[in-house]
Amino acid sequence: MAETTDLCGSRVIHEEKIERARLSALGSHDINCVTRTFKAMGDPTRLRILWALELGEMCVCDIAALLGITESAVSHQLRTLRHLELVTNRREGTILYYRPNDHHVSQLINLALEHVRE
Amino acid sequence: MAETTDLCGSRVIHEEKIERARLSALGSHDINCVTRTFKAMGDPTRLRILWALELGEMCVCDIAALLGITESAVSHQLRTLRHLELVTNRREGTILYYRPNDHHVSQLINLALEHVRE
DNA sequence: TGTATATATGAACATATACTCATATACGGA
DNA sequence: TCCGTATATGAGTATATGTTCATATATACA
Repeated sequence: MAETTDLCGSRVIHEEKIERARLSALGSHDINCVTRTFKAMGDPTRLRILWALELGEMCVCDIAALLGITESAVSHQLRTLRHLELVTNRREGTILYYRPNDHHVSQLINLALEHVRE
Repeated sequence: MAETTDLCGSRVIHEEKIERARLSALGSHDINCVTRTFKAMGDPTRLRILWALELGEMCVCDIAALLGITESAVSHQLRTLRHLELVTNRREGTILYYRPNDHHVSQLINLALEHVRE
């Protein structure tokens, strides 16, 4: 037990654990996509936006008023959320109404809330 | 409809939507905790570590060998995950075995995977 | 007590990112 | 077509963060 082997310059103690983990590891595409999703939700402004939109669609200037930040800042963050397909929008005249893109968003936030409140 | 009011220097179009969102908004403590959790999971290295640990506990040098990065980098990331109670550990001699702290971690990752794969 | 192993930590550096400001675009109405 | 409103975008800046390198701590063993 705890026999040390050298592999590719790194110390290796439990080769079978490493092999097992290597076999089930996520591909770089999955890693990148999931990482970007979590990173997007890991910012206070974007999290507040996502949480607010769960109650119903809102336009950019209302979100800005709610959060007390500029409409430009909101628009930048909405672009990030749009590109990750976390939100989508609907145009009515000059006004764009944003809403969550799917049910995963609220599920993710509620799970994280469970975690931090336990 | 779309009547513009000025409140605290911000344009406001739908006052009732803003009020509704304000009432259900998360407190700053929740926002900070959830934000830190998502941010922690929003890094490729930490995400790979969390995913690997779901298969069973691993020590620092095995994780380093698996990911092909230094043990120091792994240790720094494990500290972050430990402080957020996303992982916990167990000592056996000089070796520390890390494992996920609760079931939320895998649930969060699997939900995010569902989102990005749809 | 001294040495080796396994991990933790602090400082420094390079990169990423959230916001601001200025400007551009899209749509509606006169 | 011209103007006003609502939103988008690009560049710049200040801050945050992930890694590396050097060093410190903790445990086992002789």
